[in-house]
Amino acid sequence: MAESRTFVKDIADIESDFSRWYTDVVLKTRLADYGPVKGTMVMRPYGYAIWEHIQRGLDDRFKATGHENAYFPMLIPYSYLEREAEHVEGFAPEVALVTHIGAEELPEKLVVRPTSETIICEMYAKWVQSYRDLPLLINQWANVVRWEKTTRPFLRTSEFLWQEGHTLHETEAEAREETLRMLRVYEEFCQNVLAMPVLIGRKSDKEKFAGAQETYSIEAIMQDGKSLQSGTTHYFGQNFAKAFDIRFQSRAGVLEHPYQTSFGASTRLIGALIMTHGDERGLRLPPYVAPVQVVIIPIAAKKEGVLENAHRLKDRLTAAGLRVKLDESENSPGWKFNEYEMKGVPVRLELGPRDIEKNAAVLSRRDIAGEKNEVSLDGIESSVKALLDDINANMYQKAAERNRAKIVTVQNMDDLKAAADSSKFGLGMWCGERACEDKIKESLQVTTRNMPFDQTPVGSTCVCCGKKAKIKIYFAKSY
RNA sequence: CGGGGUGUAGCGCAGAUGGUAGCGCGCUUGGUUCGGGACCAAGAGGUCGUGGGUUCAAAUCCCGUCACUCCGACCA
Repeated sequence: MAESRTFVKDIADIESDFSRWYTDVVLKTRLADYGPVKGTMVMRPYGYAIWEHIQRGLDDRFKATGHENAYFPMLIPYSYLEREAEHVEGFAPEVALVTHIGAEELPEKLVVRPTSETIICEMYAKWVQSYRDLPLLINQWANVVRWEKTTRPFLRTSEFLWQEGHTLHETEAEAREETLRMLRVYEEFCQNVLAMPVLIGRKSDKEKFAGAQETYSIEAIMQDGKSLQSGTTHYFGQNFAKAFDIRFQSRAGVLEHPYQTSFGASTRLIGALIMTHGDERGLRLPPYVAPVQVVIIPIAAKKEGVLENAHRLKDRLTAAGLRVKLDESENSPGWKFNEYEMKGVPVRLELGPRDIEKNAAVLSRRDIAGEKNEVSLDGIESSVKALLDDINANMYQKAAERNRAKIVTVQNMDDLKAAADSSKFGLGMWCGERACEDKIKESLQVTTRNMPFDQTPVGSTCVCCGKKAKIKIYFAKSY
């Protein structure tokens, strides 16, 4: 391998320079590298493998809730974008346009999709005639392009991978139910698979998706106290259905516009789990999406029987359904320990002559630093599996504790400023006026994140204007 | 898009006042090692981001440009 090795000591200190730490971790653990065009990113095998596990986990859940996958073209006629006023206004500044084929100018410029509502609506208009065609529950896995001013690997790139679900429903109630159902799917997935607690709730009008009536989000709390919107679901009502003339004949025999939703989550989830779980030694990957769940390090590999036993161990664990790597390279054991800790592998097994004699291995878990325990090779498949579950639970627990400590109740601007200055989320009351949101953003660089479903008040007046307020909402800086 | 910073070997960096590129790590080969980043020996590797300009001479000075990065603005 021609590429250089990297060392934990090459990664910036997570406490004093979180931004640099993040970039270092992404590049040096080989999750991704920069592409040649501004804002683009190459997902390297280690990073892409995480994405594949995320895809599988989400896709299973989409199928289980009745959705089917399809694929729509990446190029969209510009006129489609213009049909929904808010939508074009929201996306026009950041869309990439195709204007020429070779030297020849196209009669109508094409949009490289920033999202697919428009083209999907256009097709849905052809496909839907009757209430019997509903609900229509389609998801696609795709790339989208949005020319953002500031980019960072996984968090915001010019092109990124995501899934977008687009559904049509007979009734408003059904569509609203779908919007919340998929939000809960995201929440459950983040908690159980990524070991990542999230705040779920509804977005303010200012923060909602261009063209949506309501937007909901899951917000993950990063270790630097910023919020990362990690998945959204939208209730569109009939906005797009009217704009694209999607109609169906109802049970009563009249033509109606269906109610629509969409939901999306992207490779940003990888950024979220890096910044949720990582530590001063590098990555800490949640076990269910870790490309390598168990790494086996042979000790004194040239001694009689060590490698043979290591292979046998690997085969046993692999046969039990675990993702296992046996590192037979010439590097010293100490080097390997550091390497796989940096790469976030959840479980390490050391196997040397002393262990083999005892029919055991030395086990170390990434989520608890410095701990080593002996584990018997008898039934090691089930003990490692149980351990992975425990690691996932522990990682979630730790993250949840940290999150709790990062949320403070705020009553007024002084409180909110104190929260912002100490990199915390403020949970407080808001009058609902855009003016207050704008003022808070301008003075503190803090935005509203979302309104939790539990609206038990934490005060009675708006943190900004002091007028009577009924909406409870999270305020935070965000990525 | 505004303001600051950076760009020299795979990585991290050094190369005052211009004189034709170096260090550490890594990499290759051979050998000894192996329970927390091993050691010895011999090697390979760079048109100094890029395009122009000034000069006898440019990594170094000037102009443009591209990328990365930080802080804002923008942004599911």
